[in-house]
Amino acid sequence: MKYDFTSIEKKWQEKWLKEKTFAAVNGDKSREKFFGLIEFPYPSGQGLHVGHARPFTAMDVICRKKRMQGYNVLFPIGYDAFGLPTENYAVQHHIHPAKVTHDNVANFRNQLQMLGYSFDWDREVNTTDPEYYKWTQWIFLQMFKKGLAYKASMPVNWCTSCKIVLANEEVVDGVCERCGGEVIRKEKSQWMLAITKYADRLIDDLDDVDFINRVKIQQRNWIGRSEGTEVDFTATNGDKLTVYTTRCDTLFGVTYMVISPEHPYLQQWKDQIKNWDAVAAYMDEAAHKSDFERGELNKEKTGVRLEGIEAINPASGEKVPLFVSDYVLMGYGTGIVMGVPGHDQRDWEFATKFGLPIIEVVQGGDITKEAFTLKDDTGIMVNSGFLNGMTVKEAIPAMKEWVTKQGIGHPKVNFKLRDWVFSRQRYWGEPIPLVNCPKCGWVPLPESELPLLLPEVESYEVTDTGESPLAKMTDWVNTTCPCCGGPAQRETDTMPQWAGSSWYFLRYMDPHNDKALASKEALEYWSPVDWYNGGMEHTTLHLLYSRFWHKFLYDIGVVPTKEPYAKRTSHGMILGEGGEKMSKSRGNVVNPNDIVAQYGADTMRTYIMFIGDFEKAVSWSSEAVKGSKRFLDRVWNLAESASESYEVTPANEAAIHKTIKKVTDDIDNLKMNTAIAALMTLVNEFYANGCTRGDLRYLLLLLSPFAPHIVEELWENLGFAAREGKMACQTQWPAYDESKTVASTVEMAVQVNGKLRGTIQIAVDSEEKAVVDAAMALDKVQKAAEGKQLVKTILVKNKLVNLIVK
RNA sequence: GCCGGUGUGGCGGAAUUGGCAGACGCAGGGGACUUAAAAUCCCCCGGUAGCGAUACCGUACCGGUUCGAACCCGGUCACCGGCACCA
Repeated sequence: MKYDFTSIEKKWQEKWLKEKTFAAVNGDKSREKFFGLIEFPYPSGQGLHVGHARPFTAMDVICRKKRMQGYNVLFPIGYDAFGLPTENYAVQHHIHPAKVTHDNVANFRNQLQMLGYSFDWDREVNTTDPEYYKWTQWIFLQMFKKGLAYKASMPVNWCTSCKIVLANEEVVDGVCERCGGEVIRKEKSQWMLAITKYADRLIDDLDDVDFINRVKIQQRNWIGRSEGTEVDFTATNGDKLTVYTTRCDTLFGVTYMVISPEHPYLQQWKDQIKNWDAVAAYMDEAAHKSDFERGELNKEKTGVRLEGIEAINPASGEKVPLFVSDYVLMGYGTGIVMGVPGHDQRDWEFATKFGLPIIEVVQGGDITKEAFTLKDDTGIMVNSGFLNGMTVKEAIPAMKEWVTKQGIGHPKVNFKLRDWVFSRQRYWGEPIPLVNCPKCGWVPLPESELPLLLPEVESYEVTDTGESPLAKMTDWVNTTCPCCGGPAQRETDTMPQWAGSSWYFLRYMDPHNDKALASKEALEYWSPVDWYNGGMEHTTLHLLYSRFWHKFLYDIGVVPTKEPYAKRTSHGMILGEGGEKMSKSRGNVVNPNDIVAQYGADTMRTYIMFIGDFEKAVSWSSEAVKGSKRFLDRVWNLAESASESYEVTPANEAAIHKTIKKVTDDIDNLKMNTAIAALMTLVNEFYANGCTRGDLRYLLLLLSPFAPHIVEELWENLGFAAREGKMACQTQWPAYDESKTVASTVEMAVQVNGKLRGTIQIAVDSEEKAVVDAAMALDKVQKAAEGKQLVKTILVKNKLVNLIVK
C-alpha cells in the first residue's frame, strides 16, 4: 500500500474532531493537569503563516506527549481579533470589520485543523465576541473602581498616519510600530492604567517563575528600577530645585545644573531670565523633536545657560550656573538634574563643551581625560567635606542619611516604566464602559449593562480631529448618567488590542461562563498556565501587560495565583529561503497550505521541528523539506516489511531504549530537532537490523507527537489499535530502562598528552589498569610515547583515557 | 553609545555542558536495480600533503587557564535583537 497522506490525514482529523479526542476535563482530580499555552494568533487576511506553525507544532508535541503521560491536558486556541489591519481593510473595502474577522477566523480554523493540532475546539475564544469582551470591560471597570484607571492630559505619541495615540512602548525606532508612519508629540486627554504601581512586584515576582533568562532580563530592564536619592537645591530666587540622583555621594562635585525644556519653572521664570529670547527659542526647538530624536542626537550636547538665576549647592553652599538642555527628560525623575562632570560621562561632555569647571570628588581616575564613574571600592572620596576618605560604597548611604537629617532630601526609587496609555481613537476595539456626566464626572456603567456593544457606524474612518468614529454616533454617545439620571455622554475611545490578550488564557479555563470571566473552581483547577511559549517580540509588551492584569485580578480575589505563567519559553523566527524576513514584498512567503498539499501535514510538522534550534532564527529550505518526507516514507516502508511478531528484537533493544530516553528528554527541553534526529537514527537501525511489529510499536509511540496522522494509521494497520485502542488515546508514554541503554562494551578515546591517538573497545566500567593496558597496546600510542615515561593517566569513565608521558 | 544574544563543513545544524568536533538531514559524488529516467537501496563526503597506512591544520580572530577548550577567562572583529543621554 502507498503512503497516501492526504486521505490518511483527512480521515484522522475528522475522527478526532467528531470524537472530541482532545477535550480537556474541568475538575478532574484523578489526573494531574497540564495547561499548555501558545500566543493566540491575530487572524489576518493572509492566513496562517509558517511562522505560526513553529510554536504551535512545538506546543502540540508537548501536549500530545503530556496526554500520553497521563495528564489532563488543556491545549486551547483562540483569536486576538481586534486591531488595525482588520479595521483598515474594512475602511478600504466598506465591509464591517466583524465580517472580515469572521471570514479570517474561519480560514485560520481550517488551516489549524489541517495541521492536526490537538486543540480542544470547544474552548475557542475570540476577543471580538461580545460574550468575551464583556469581561474585558468588566476587568477595566474593576481597575477604574480601584483608581488604577485615570484620565490624564499629557504629551502622547501621535501617529500621523494611523491617527492614533501610541503607547511609548509601541513606538519603534521613532516611527509607528504598526504602520511605520511619522510619530509626533501631541497633547491629548487619555485613559491611563497605573501599571507603575505594580512595578516593584512585576520585578520581584520574576524570582518565583521559570522564564528563560533573557526574558527575565528584558522584563527587568524594561521596568528599570533604580535606587537613588532626591535632593533639594535652592535657586537664587528661592524656588526649590529637586533632583533625582543615583550618585548622591558626588554632591560636592556639582558644578552646574540642567532643567528640562518642558519644565513649568521656565514659564514661571520668564521675567527673571535675562536671555529669555534665547531660552524660549531653545524650548521651541526641543518641542519639535520627539523623545526618540532627542535620544538619538546623542553626541553633540546642546543647551542654553539661564542668565539671572543660579542654583545653590546644599552641601557646599556654592552657587552654580543653571542650564536648559534637552538631554534632560521631563518624564523621568524630576526634570532637573545636577551636573557632576567629574563622575558622569554625559556631564563631562556637557561641561567640556560649555567650559564649566570639573571637580574631582572621587579619586582613582584621570578626570582631565574622561569622567571617573566606578561605583565600587576603587575610588576614595576627596574635596567632599565629611565624606572625605570614604569609599563610594560607604559615601552613598552616608550622604543619604545626611540629606534626610537636614530635611533636604530622602532615598527614592525610580522606574523607567511609565503608565499605560489605554485609549485608542479607533472603531475596532472594546468600547470603554464609562459615561461622562457634567454633574458626577466619570461614572462606570453598571455591570448589569455589560457588555457595552460596539454600535454600528456608517464609516470606520477616524474624524479629522482624531476622535474615534464612535464620536459621530450621537444617538449612542448621548445617554443618561447611571448615577444621577441626567444627560451625559459616553466615552468614545476604545481599548487597545493589548486589552483582550491580557487575560484570554483565563477564559479558556471556562469559556462559556456567563456569570464570571471563569468560575472559581475552573480558575483554581487550571491556574497557573504550566507552560507558555511565545515570540521574543512579545516579551516586553504583552507579557508585562498580562502579568500586570493578572496581579490586579489576584489582588481583588478573582484569580488564585500571583503570576499567570509558571514557565515561559521563546521561539526564533522562521526566515525566508535567503535568510531574510518573510514578507509579501520580498515574495518569499511560504504558505503552509502548499506544503501540506505537496507533502502532507505530518511532513510539515516534522520538518518545522527538525529545521533547527527552536530558540534561534532559521531560514526555510524547500529542498530540506524532502528529507522529512523521505523519513516518513521510510517509516511507512518499515511497517510494510516488518515481521509480524509483537516481540522486541534483542538486536534492537538497546537502540530502542536509548531513543526513548533521548526523545523523552528532548521534548521536555524543546530540543525537537535532536529528538527527530534520534528517531531517524532508530529508523536507520531498523533498516540495518530488520524489525518486528514489537520494535515498531516503540517507534510509533515516540513519533506520534510529531507525526500523529501517519502513526495513527500504521498503529491501526499493524493491529495495535485492535489490541490497545487508538493512538491518540494512549496514556502509555514508553519508559526506558537505563541499564538497557548501554551496551556491554564501549569505545573509548585514547589520548597521549591530550592528543587523540586512537580508540579501544573495552568492557563497560573497566578499571583504570585494564584501560591503560589496552591503550598502551595500541601501535600509535607506542609510537607517540616512544622513549618517554608514563607519568600520569587521566581516566574519564567509559569515555576517554589520557596518558601523560615525559 | 548602552544592554542582551549569536558566530562550527557547500547548507540547516549536533556535541550528554571541560573529554573522540561535524550526530541527523539537505545538497554533491560513486555504485546497485532499470531499455531509460524518477523513486528506492548501499557506499563516500572539513582542509592540506600522500597511491597509501598516515601526518599536520581546523569550531570568527588574538592571547590565557587546563592533562585536555567549540565550551571557562581576558581582549578584538562581525552579524542579529532590544533601548532609555535614565542622572
